[in-house]
Amino acid sequence: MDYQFKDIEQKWQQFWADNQTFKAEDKSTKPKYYVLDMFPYPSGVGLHVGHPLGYIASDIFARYKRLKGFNVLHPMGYDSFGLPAEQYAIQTGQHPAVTTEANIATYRRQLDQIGFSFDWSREVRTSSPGYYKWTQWIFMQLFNSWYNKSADKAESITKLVAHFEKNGSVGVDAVCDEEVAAFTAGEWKAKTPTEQQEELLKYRLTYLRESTVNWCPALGTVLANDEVKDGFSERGGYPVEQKKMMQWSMRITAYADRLLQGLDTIDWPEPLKEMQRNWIGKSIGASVKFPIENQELRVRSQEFIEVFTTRVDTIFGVTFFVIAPEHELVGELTTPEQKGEIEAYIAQTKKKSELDRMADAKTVSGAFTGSYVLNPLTNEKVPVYIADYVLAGYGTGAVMAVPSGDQRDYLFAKHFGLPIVPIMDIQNIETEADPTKEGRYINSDFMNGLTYKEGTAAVIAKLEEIGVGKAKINFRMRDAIFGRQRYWGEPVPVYFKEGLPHLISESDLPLLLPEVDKYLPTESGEPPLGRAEGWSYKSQESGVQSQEGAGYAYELSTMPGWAGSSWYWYRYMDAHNDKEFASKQAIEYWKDVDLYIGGSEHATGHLLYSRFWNKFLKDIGLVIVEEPFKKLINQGMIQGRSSIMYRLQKSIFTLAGYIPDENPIYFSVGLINKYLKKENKKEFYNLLKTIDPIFPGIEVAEANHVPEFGYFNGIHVDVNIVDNDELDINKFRKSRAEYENAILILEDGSISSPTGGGREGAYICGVEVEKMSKSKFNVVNPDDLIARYGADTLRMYEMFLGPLEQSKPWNTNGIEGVFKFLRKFWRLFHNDAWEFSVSGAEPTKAELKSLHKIIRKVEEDIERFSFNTSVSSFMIAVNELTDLKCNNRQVLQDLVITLSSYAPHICEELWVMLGNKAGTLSYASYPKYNPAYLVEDEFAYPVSINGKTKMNLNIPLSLEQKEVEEFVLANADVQKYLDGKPPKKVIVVKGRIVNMVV
RNA sequence: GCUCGGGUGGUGGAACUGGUAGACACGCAGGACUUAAAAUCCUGUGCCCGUCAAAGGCGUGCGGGUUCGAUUCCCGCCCCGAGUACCA
Repeated sequence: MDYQFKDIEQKWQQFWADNQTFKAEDKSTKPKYYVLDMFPYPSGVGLHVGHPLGYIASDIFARYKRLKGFNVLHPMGYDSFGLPAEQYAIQTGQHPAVTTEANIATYRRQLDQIGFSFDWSREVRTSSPGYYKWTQWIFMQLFNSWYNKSADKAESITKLVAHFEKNGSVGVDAVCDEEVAAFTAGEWKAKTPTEQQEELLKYRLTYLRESTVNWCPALGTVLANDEVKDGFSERGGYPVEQKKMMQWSMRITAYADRLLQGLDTIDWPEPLKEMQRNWIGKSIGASVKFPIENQELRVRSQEFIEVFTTRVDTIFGVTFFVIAPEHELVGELTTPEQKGEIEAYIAQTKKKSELDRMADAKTVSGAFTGSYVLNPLTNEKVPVYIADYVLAGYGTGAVMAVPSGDQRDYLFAKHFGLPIVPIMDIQNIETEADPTKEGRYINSDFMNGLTYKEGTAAVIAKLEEIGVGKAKINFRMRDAIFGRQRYWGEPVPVYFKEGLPHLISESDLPLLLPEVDKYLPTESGEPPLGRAEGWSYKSQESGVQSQEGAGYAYELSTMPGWAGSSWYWYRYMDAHNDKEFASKQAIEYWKDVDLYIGGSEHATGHLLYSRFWNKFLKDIGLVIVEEPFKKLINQGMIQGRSSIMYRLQKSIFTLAGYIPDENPIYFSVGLINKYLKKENKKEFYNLLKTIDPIFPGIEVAEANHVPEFGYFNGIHVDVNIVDNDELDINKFRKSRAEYENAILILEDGSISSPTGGGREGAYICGVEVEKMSKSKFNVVNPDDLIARYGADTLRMYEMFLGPLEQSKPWNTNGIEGVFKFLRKFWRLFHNDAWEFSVSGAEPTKAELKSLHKIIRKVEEDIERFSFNTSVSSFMIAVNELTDLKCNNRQVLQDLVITLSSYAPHICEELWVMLGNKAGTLSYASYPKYNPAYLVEDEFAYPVSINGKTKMNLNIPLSLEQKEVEEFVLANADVQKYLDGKPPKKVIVVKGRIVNMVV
């Protein structure tokens, strides 16, 4: 029988499901290997052809590792809480759980069709109570922990309380809020429980605090920094504003340094690591206190303004001081004379949006407050300005300005006529600032003559000595906002008593998402959970008293999208455990993810939060590893490849007073380029005239106009009716009413008219690469391709497209080649009458050579994630074996195993036809490569003269360098090139090349 | 601006540590089979100059360098993509 991919693929997908072929063992003598794909969000539109790219690669890898004798964990599940389902719910009133369920069903059907070897028995969904119970539980662990800097790890809050009871706040080195109080043990004990809780909240790793947040009014929720791009929400693109709100946050900043250092220990793509480094944004520098000059002000507010600087060595070059317009001291520092100016400036900056402010980066603006601070080392008066180039959110919101070394300060100084003092002997500051660290200091008092290294050390020592500064490390990363004012997320397991948050009892987990009448905020502006009736905390547990029987109010925010995905890889290890988030044994066996494949868009979101939670879980002894994802690969983005048709503008006919709305005219792409040239102008108008008879009324103005681009409108046409850029004209006419009577000017200049008259050529579409989306008619659906060519072809073609990491436009041209390959492969096992036929003879030398070449190649390729080159090599192997007329059972059986991770269905079928037991292929042994079969006794040496190859000579490989040289020189053709003269030099690389210099 | 990728035929791409550039596939051209088309099979296919051919020249973004030999290493520049951006 010919290759019947449909029957074969259905049959084996069913078999794998029925027999749970890919169920991973929790106990095994085999070494473990954990292959994970990034958690998909099941969106309503289903998969397009770009989505499975990474899944196919990881599946090939997983299948390969099974053949190599590993116990492979390769799970899949759904990150099923999220905004889109909720937006849809708001529009339609359908419960997000219902639409999510339907979307998951679509996803599952599409995934199953591709033949992945997932262990579906471990499927998880973040929105199922059995899962989010543990997300809530981890939240509780975070709430009950604080970060002890001396131990450099998270510890239980009870340990902190014990310390307070014994020693007060002395000796506590914690990552905590800025305004923590200092107290003695006695003072601590004297506090009321509420006061104590209030204080402890400042230490907890997840905490409630009034903070400035990204508020997105259109979505009705706050967003984390990584969910905001250029002042707009990443999902939906709605404007985002800054707002002060009481919010749950995660103290990720406690882990900033460990998150940074950990990057050096993991095998991730460099750009991804770089993105995380930038996001964390560690700066090493110093903080310096500048005393406020006005004595009176010092009494009323504080005595100093503190700055953070990475160039404390330039402190003698400070000629002015700038604070952010939002800085808390602006009001106090502004003198009556300057009040008008300052207020005008603040009003002006407030009007500017975040975006304007960024776009405006080059224009210098600011205003003088009228006040001064004192340089702590010179006691010189330094004027204080406000300017929006200083950000309130970074450092202390104040900078010491050194115009000689910093370009922004330089421009500011020029603009306001402030002095610019050089502090390095080799500094050149004529036209711009010079931030050099070379040379020796000048104008710098005790630092004069020192180098950068010496100077920095000296100035920090001096500042510390007089108590106005110290070395300091600053991070750009902020604590992550953890609450969302939305419905479709995990409820926060917290209730409020006397205005303070308390955890619900662990035995009351999961705290179920309540039903609401609408998925919108309440009339009073509370999140949607505020609509849930009778939703309050009344615990049977002894510790929690209910309040006059009514119960305590729950937290109404839900958790953000990244909560559920920050630990999910552990759940796969033990997906059905209802006692723990995963058992100790499971975690000890599976440890970490060996290979993680996914997109780079998660660089500063999921991948950072996951590392953070993992480190925390390790600190409290629940997991073993410091880093959860040992090796990570980014698959490239698959872009859309749009097909464009070129419609002739109506205007060319309006010139002649006629508008042919009924019969739009489209030009093939080659003609556009042709007719844009002046010399083809006549031909263009003549061509239009030949269309003329169809519309008796038309008169084409043979104007003086040379055709230009504006004459043609580019129109997107559905790529599914275009094959190799050629339009399927019949399908095109049927696709839409407006196309039915279109006139197509074909590539060769002939015309396809609606009446079907006189066509010869083809209509060729133009091409544009852009995002794959419905509106561009360039979405290619894997279902269609599978129906036409089968999953094995799709899998191999997606890999054949190019290196996994590279982004590229999807192009279905060429999929035929892969399909033909599989058919050719199938034919190796069959005779001319398509009957299964293999021979039991001893394999020939040539057959073994082909086989062992591919065995080695595929092994090497998979280990370095070069899947595209394997596909080519398979083609070469099958071509060779076809030429050898090979139908040798032994050879073909090994080939089946080798190919089975790429094209599993066809291989399973052939495996059984070869007489093996169904279902055993997945756990067969990858054939062992034997180099002996590849040994050659001759090699066709390329013989080159001055590096240019002239000919090839077959020379036995047994010959040594000297002998090869003699062999070559003895050759008559070689002598012809040498013109009888001896070469200056002969280079012989054994088994590679012969090169002669003349 | 900074950081990280990447520039190879008509197209996707290959070339392991410096050693025959363009494997494999698509497309295209020609041929076979067919009444015809599709499918299939065979042959050719980097560019230029040659009547076919032989022979030659040029070729991995551009300009240099190292080397017997460079897509690969070094220096300078150009272009494309991604990320990031007043971060003190």
